Amino acid sequence: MPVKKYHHGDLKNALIKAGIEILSKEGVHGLSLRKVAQKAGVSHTAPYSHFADKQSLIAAISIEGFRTIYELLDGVIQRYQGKPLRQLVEGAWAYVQFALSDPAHFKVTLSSVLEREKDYPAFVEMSHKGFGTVVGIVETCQAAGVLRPGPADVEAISVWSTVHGFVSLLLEGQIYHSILERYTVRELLISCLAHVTLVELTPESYSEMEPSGIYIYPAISTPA
Amino acid sequence: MPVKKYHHGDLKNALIKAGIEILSKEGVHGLSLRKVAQKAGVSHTAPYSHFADKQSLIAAISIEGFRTIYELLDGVIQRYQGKPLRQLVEGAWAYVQFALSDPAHFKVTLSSVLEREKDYPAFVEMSHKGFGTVVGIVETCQAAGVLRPGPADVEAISVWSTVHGFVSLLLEGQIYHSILERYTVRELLISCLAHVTLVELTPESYSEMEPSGIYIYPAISTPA
DNA sequence: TGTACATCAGTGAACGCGCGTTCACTGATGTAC
DNA sequence: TGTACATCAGTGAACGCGCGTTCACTGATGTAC
Repeated sequence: MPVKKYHHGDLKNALIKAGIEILSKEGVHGLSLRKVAQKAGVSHTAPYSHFADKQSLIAAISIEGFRTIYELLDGVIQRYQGKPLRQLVEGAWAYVQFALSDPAHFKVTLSSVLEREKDYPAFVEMSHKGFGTVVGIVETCQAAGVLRPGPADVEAISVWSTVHGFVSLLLEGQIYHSILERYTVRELLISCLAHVTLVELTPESYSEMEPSGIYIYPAISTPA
Repeated sequence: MPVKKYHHGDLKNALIKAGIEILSKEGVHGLSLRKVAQKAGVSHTAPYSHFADKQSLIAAISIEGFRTIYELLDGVIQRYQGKPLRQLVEGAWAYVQFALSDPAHFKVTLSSVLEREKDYPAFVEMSHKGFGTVVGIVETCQAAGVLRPGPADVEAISVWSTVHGFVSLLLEGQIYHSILERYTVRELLISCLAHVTLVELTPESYSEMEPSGIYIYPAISTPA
């Protein structure tokens, strides 16, 4: 067992990690600097050596959220080189899985709990990086005739809106139980995506493709 | 000027109204029972004569949010009888306007600030009523060949996801400034909807149709 | 019409709580000589 | 190699705050007779 040392060594990252864990266990409401410090095994004022205030910690947590999204999407692009439609579908699926596996972290990242985003350039940079991968997938799909032509950033907004809206409604419990009994989350997602694409994409035909199972997040149960 | 009376007369509704006003001025974070009571001109324990606890007040506020959405959509349906595409576009536009004109009320209504929704049957009923109007518009559009055939509730999820996701991203400030400089919010919404419909629907062609200006909410400025 | 009384909406003091943040401090670390 | 010192990560007491909720109460209202 490691000796308890006065200097932690990597407290900053430990605090971010503790914050993400608290989010996943207690939700957005349960996140406080004091709990984060306690979880990291440190006095409740120690975070002030690494973060100016609570907002700064939230910014760091949000950056990690966008980094996760970026890495998931980038992984999908790498894995499905030359398969534009697959990139689109699996990218969307990865986004949905992140949101469902860690709803509070997802919400903090995307729901402007962070108040003055402009004050955190690293946050802006990472969020742009994430959106950049979406635009990249969209451009690949447009070149392949999978998505309609037009400004790629506008098209990306449409695609992202659909996926983001779907998973948001799911998280907020707004999708009928009677619908969730009849279809899987993946089928419903693909049904949404089917509107966006120019090529045929039905839940039935698509679900016959190889299952991917590549994601770093565990399977989740849909909200009751 | 009315005499200050011991019995308020309609305190319950006054509290709901006060809560909505506080949301619009101070956001979700600023909503507390004590502030609501103060705004209604009543002692801070008076709300307990009408609501069991804070969650009950939030439930009532959320019900009002869904009622607003329902009434907006129902108004659109009445106003555009026999014009399915118009119902779809203006219904979506009304939803977007509600969200942008009163973001905090919109968020409370749709973002599960309410914790055990099942405990509030009136909430469930009103949210179902709202979704019912979406399904109604979708069925009308399907019958007219404006939306693809299939289970109307599933199709409604797709449409709602697109509109909800778009306005959510807009509210969270996730849509690039550079995009908002080039297009109006309405044009971007229509660009999203264009994916959903089977008929041609471009921002250019659509903006030539008569402007509606029928909504109860004032024009909003898009977030910076 | 007048009176007694039940009802219950609204009051005000009090409770305990967790929070973000400050401040003067202490103790470990690394570097200059 | 040994010592003095600067640096700064982490401590612990203390602050003021607003919050949700309780409790015994008070005062207006309406109804039964």
